[in-house]
Amino acid sequence: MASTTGLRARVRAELVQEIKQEARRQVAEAGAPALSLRAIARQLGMASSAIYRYFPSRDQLLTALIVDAYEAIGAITETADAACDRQDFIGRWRAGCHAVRHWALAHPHEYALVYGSPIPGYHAPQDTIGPASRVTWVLASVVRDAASAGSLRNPFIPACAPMLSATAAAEAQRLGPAALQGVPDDAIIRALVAWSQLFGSVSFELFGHFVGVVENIDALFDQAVTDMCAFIGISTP
Amino acid sequence: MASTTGLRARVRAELVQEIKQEARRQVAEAGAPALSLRAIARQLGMASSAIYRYFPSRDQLLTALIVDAYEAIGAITETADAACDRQDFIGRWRAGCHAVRHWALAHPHEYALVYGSPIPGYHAPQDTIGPASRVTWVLASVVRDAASAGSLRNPFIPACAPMLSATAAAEAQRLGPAALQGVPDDAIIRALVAWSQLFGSVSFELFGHFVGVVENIDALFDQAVTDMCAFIGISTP
DNA sequence: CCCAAGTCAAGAGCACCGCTCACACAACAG
DNA sequence: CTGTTGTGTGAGCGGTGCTCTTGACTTGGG
Repeated sequence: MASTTGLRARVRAELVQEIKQEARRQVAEAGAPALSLRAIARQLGMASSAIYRYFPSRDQLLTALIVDAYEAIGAITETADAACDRQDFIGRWRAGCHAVRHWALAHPHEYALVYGSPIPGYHAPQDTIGPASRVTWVLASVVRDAASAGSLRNPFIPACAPMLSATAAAEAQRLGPAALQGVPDDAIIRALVAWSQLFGSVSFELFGHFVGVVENIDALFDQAVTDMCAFIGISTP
Repeated sequence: MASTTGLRARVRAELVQEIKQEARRQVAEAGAPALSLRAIARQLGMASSAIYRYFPSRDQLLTALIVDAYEAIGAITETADAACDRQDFIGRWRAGCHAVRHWALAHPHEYALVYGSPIPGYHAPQDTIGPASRVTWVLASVVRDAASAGSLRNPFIPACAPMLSATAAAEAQRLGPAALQGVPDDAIIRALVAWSQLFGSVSFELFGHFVGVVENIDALFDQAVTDMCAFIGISTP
């Protein structure tokens, strides 16, 4: 009897997947602004109005794609981290960063969808924040594990102001239980800086801001990752 | 007689300005995707087709706005730097970074136009790279001045690989005559890292990636600027 | 078994978009 | 004054997201 209700539901789920797949293809080919519900319907051999049975609006379709992209880059980063020796904190940090960049280079338009400018007016639906935090979580856990293993050596950079330190502690608390437990406040700050540096350089590369400035982006990125690793204070026993 | 030829030309220049102003208003209000030539024409009380006498396409109008935005943020950063004591390298770096962020927060959509995802398919007209480099130039000159004044202390971070060092030298050469003369190769690399970190954090803030993660963005940004200043090795005599 | 209820695709249509083109008119050059 | 050139107009083409009505179909209870 589950199959009776499931017949309709399954065909529906399949069609939702087909629509998303075609939409992803269009976005990958010409970017998010070029995504057209009518073109999807044309490709799938159905009336344009039929799409609205599955996605109430173009924005909702885009939101679904955004969630998928977050999941994809999150999964890639997680597996890259999982492939490393748990105690090799530098290796884990580097693997995570390179995974992010590799995925971004392979899926530039989907990256832009997620880390580029927000598309319509403003939208930050709640259902995107979960998937969005997967990459952040991987990097945070590297820092946390390094701290708890005593491999977060004292930084060379002067410690941050007490006021900022307090807010850092509050933020670490908010991130969840034991997310950054045992990590010094100033290391949290530096990890946040490294986090934004990572996506800043990837965005610069993808969006063309390195053109005419940096030639060997591969080497620069690798050096940046290494430097930021030292900047945070991550070491490997 | 300048006025005879100027009658047509002047009215044309004025109209170009009016169109750009209205376009900027629309972009500031609802973002680049919402910019509509027909709406501009409606607002200016003219036929939509008349716009094409002044801008051959919507993309060309957007390009003009992009150039203006680059000039604006470049000018702001330059004046912020110029207001500092020439020998206060830390102060100059901090002033430049804060100027960038302040302009971005005041003009979020224009910032997205310039540092967000490229809008249509791909376009990077040559006439944008000049204005685009003004901010970069300010920050680079701070590093250069610090180096030539002996205020670029030896960094705590291990030097970069020789291969990367060579490309850094080549890149410094390409940037122009004496742009980064006397700056050690690894300091150039670190300045590039700090550069991408700056825009990475501003983009994260504007595009909502700090939501639910960082509460006190003001304090974090200030600390990040200070940290990256030390990361490069800039000191003040 | 049959018929009401629910689901779905289709098509027409609305308002908007970027862009083109033929045409009328005004400003200029000679 | 004459011809050329620049400029505004309106119609029109093909496209978009989205809505609504209509008719066909599936589903499930009486």
